[in-house]
Parts: sequence; structure tokens; C-alpha cells
Amino acid sequence: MASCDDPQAPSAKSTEKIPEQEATEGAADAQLHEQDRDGFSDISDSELLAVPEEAMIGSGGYDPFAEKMVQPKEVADAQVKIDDSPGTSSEVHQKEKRGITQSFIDITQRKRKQLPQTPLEKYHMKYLWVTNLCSQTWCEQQMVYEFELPAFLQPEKSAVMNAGSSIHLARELEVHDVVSVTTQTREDSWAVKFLNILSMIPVLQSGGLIREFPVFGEQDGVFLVGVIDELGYSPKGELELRELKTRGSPTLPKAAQKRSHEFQVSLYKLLFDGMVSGGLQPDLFIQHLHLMPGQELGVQVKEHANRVGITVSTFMELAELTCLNLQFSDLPMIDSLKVEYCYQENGAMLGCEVLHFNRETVLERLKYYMEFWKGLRETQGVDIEEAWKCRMCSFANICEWRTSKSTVKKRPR
DNA sequence: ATTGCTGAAGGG
Repeated sequence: MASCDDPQAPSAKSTEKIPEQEATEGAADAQLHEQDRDGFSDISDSELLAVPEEAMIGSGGYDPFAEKMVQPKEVADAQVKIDDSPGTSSEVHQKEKRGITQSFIDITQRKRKQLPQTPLEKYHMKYLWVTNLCSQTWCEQQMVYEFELPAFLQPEKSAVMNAGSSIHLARELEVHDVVSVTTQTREDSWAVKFLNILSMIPVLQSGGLIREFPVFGEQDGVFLVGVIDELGYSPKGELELRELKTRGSPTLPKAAQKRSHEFQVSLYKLLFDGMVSGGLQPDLFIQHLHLMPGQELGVQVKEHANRVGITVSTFMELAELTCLNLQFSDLPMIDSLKVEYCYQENGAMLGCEVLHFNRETVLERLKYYMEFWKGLRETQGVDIEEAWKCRMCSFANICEWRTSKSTVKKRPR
């Protein structure tokens, strides 16, 4: 629903998209890789240093041990225009450039102050996405490489992901229209999220269906941001979260992938429940995102707010209004979590799973993943039992985790 | 800060 340019770009105005509610009441694995007997041992010491040509980006080289990456300045400074439609190739390029920029900044910062950085600091993240944590559940080491070498993703994989994005967008448009709103500041971008929420609350209150509901909040000291695919009521009148997963093959996912989906929807519930029960404090946006409370909202944003019957002038006014609305609209917490799987090719439903929410388990896993982001522990790759994941990993042949494992195995002393 | 800080999900 929301799409936006880099609001920090000096000259660039960005556009956010806002859903306009329509009548909503009528809206209605692949092959199993059997476990490697020898786990990680298929990698040799010579492969360890043989970085393939594709790992080079620009004029810079990648060294998994020294973690150096350099590139021409004009690349680092390039401002990128964002394409509205999710999953286009321009988006992929944009991600690449962003990754390169981050590494560039990282080097200069490290030189200046010789302090060890937490991953959050290193990648300049004020907050995490729910999906960051989901890829972390698959393989933390792989997630790290995706941050550091975003250009290295397999094209076939991104093709399946782009197709998934298109299907999600089409579904969103079934329940509401989307209009563009120009934003000028980061505060504006968040204001648009708030306005989206404020316009979806009444739909939920009247028993309707909504898609792409923004959720956020503090978890374990870190600000977490996500988007709930779909919220609606079951015939029994329970508030139901539905997450659609489109698949490249007409098969249901294996356990490892289901675990990640379960974690994803559990995080959504954690965040949503927190929002409707008063857990979202306006101050969090200042503390974590360093937004300016008194920031005057942009003209376009104010205009849109007026169209939906809201008169605000500063960021904080709207943040407070949103938090209060969430808390006092008497919205229920999420009762059930559903994941629906469909085949990309023809849209055929492959299955639907109802997942159980276990607060303790989710919080425990969350804590473990956050320990990584806070720099409290080293990066952890997959366990030997899940070494099969490495076979479809783009980073397998440069992976530090794999090489360390195989070294241990070959030279036990 | 010399320059400057993320649409989220996307699938395996």
C-alpha cells in the first residue's frame, strides 16, 4: 500500500500511496532436499579463498575476513528513484545501490572510531522489519550476506519473489484504491502510515476486511515494523489474520519454511495486539526513529488528512491521535492466525494452515534473534542438520560459517 | 556527521 522515495533525498519528493476504502463488506516444498550425510564437508580449503568473479561489485572486491568493500563515490552518492510497482527490476537495482552505500559508510565510520559496532549500528538501522527476522530464522549467516552483498541474489529467486509481490498488490487493490501522496520528510512518510491506519480502523470496527495493515512497536528494545497481509472476521466473529504465500511450485512448504511463516504471523500478532492495547507510545517514534515531534507535515499530507476528516499540523499531533485511536477504538486482539498457500502459475489454492500462537516461544525466539542485532553474540549459521539449505544458497561458496565448520571437521585438533 | 540513516514483503 505504501510506496515512497527516500524522503531524505535533498531534491527528491516522494510519493506515498494511500488506500481509499471501498465497500468492503462484499469483499471477500518443492522437492525435499534430503539431509546431507556429510553436512558441510563438501567444501574444500581451496574454495575458501576462491571468491568467484560475481562477488565483485564495481571496482571493489569482497574479502570475507577483512570485510572490505570499496566502490566509486558516484555510486555511493547516487540518488535512486523508486518505482511504484513493487518487485520491478528497478527496485532490485535500488536495493543493490543501497547496500553498497551502507558498506561505504561503514568503512568510513570504522576508521574514525575504532569501536566494535552492533549489527544494528553497522547497517544503520533504526528499526527492523518483520521480514528481516524471518530470513534470520532461515539462516542468520545468509541474511547477513544478503545485507552485505545484495547484488548477489539469484535471479530465479527474485523472479519468484517479484511474481509474489504482484499478486499481493493485485489483492490489495481488490479491497481499496490507492492514491499517491507526495511526502517531503521522514515524518511525512510515517504520517501516511498513520493515516492509513486511521482509515482502516473504522472498516475493522464495522466487521469489514482490510489488507496491508501497518504494524509496529518496540520488541525487546528494538523497534519493529511490518505489514499485515489481511485482517478480517471469521464466521464465528473472531478477528483473523491471514497471510497469503504464493509459491513457485505447486507444493506445500516443508517444516523449516513453515516455521518461518509461523514466526512471521506471530510477530504480527504481537505487534497488533500491542497497538490496540495501548502499548504503542507516541514517544517511541522520537526515541527510536529520531523523528522530530514538532515537524510540520507536508502540504500534500495535510491535504489528504483533511480529505479523511483529520486536521493536524505537526507529526506528533498525528502520532498521538493514531495511538489514542488504536487504543480506544475497542478493536479486538487477533484471535487466529492463518497462512494460505497458493500456486503462482494459476492461483490454485494449495492449502491453508491455522497456526497456534505461543507467546512464550515467540518471545524467546525473538530474544535470541535480537541478541544478534544488539551485538551480544556472533553470527550463527545453520546447524549441521540443516546444511541442505546451503545447496540453494547463493553465498555457499564464500560462506564463513561453512568454511569454519568444514575446517573444524577436517582438522579436529 | 564532511556527505548521511530503510516502502515491507517478496520465496526457499
